[in-house]
Amino acid sequence: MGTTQLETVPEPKYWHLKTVISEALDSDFAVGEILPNERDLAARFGVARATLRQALEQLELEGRLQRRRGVGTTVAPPRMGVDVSTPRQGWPGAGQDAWQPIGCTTVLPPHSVARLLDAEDGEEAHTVRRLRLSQGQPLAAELLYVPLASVPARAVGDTPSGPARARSVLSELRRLPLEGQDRAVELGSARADDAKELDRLPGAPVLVVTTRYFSGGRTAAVSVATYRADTCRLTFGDFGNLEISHHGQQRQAS
Amino acid sequence: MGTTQLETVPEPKYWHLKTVISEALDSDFAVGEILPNERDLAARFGVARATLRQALEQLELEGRLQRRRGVGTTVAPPRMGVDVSTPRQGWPGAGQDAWQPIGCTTVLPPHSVARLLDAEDGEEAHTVRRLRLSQGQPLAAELLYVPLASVPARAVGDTPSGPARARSVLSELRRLPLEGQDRAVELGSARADDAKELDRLPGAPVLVVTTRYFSGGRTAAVSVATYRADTCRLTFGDFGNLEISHHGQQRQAS
DNA sequence: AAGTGGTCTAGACCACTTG
DNA sequence: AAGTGGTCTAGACCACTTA
Repeated sequence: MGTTQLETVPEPKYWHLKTVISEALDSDFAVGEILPNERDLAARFGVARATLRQALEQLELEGRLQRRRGVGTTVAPPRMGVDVSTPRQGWPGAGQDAWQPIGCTTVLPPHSVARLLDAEDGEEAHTVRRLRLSQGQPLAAELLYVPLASVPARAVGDTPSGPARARSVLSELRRLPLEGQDRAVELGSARADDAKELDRLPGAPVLVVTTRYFSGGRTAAVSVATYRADTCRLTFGDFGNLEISHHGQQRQAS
Repeated sequence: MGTTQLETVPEPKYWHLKTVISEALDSDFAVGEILPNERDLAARFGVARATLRQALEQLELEGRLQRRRGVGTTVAPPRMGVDVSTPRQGWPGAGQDAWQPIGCTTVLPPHSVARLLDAEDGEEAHTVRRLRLSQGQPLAAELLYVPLASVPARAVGDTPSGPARARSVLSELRRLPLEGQDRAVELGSARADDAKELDRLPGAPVLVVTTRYFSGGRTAAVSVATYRADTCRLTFGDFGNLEISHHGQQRQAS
């Protein structure tokens, strides 16, 4: 009895390390500054490099650090607020939506996407590849699946599989009446091709935004957009009848 | 010359492992089934346990696996779709919003929150703790900050810091005219207290949903909700003028 | 060529759950 | 007490960037 529960809770070393480094980042480092290398840091804290890395990994996950192989570890700028709301319901590519078409092929969509499309099994779909940039940095990579039932192959002609064909599919899609859409956000890890576009290593944590576009009582298109989780904060500038003036500075990365 | 770039791309072992295991999960395992333990698996694949763990970690990040210390590794059910849209703009706690009040204290909000609240530095705020459950499982933990400027201390009286006080603050908050809100989603790692509520280890990946509530041209409240990233897919059942009938089965976890 | 972070190993011990 | 995943170590080598 009376064995009070003090002194227990042997906090893991990497967790404590994370706290220490995090506080050091706040007080002693400026954005963009480079940290000592991992071997030095590990020695300085008297831990194995693997343990030190565990702490750095979490800090990178939280967007506090940026690590680049062959270069070093730097203090990351605050995450960018990226607007993913859909002000006036619009098809992808309508108005100026910050996405840059890269290419377009016609393939059998993966199972997970086919489930979302109201498509017969084995129906092919236009697959538009787009990239979202901000200040030259890639924020997100998107695959937009448009079943042939929504935009017949003949409508886009035989334009080769480049940006031109992508734009052609998008503009055909816009001819349909858009009846609604819904959206989901979840955590994922970057596939090899997305990682390449996003300038990250495969497996990097990403926020996957899946959007379904409805037209004619069907799912006319599905977009799977992969945002860099380290640099992006997805914002939904929802409603709000009046423009609010807040001095809360939503800092954008420079 | 002629050194064609075949045979290159030495895919990391853990990445290949992940693919192999992922395919095995699809074909040979049912949801809830337990996998062999890590030492056996590592031996079976002829890799060190650390390498095997790297693959399992990614699969857990993607919501494919669930690992529990002392128990084992099981095949996770598909992620739950959790609605985080705000159909008719409403204050937290209005109608039935699936959140269960736990307690309420009055503290100085952390810096990151104070920046969002249009509050003088050093102004205290009611801090309401709420939990969101689904089928008995915790999905999310929330901290709702309500500055004293929005709900004066005298309005809630001296109810002790339990659920009753939480409900009192919420109902006072609902008396204010809600003029708008905005919302952001980003990746984070669970703080110790959130981890406990969510039945996860500290540092577990979470989706952090930050909501600002505007009233009287000010930010009247800020909510920071921490969703389990492994089990949750956040859905925004945005607009959509008609109810769509899709046979795409949005499987819910049982 | 030198220096960085990324991968990998083969151990050890710890914290936790269950019988 | 036995078995699980979680933490930690002290090395080694690899892939990449920069000079």
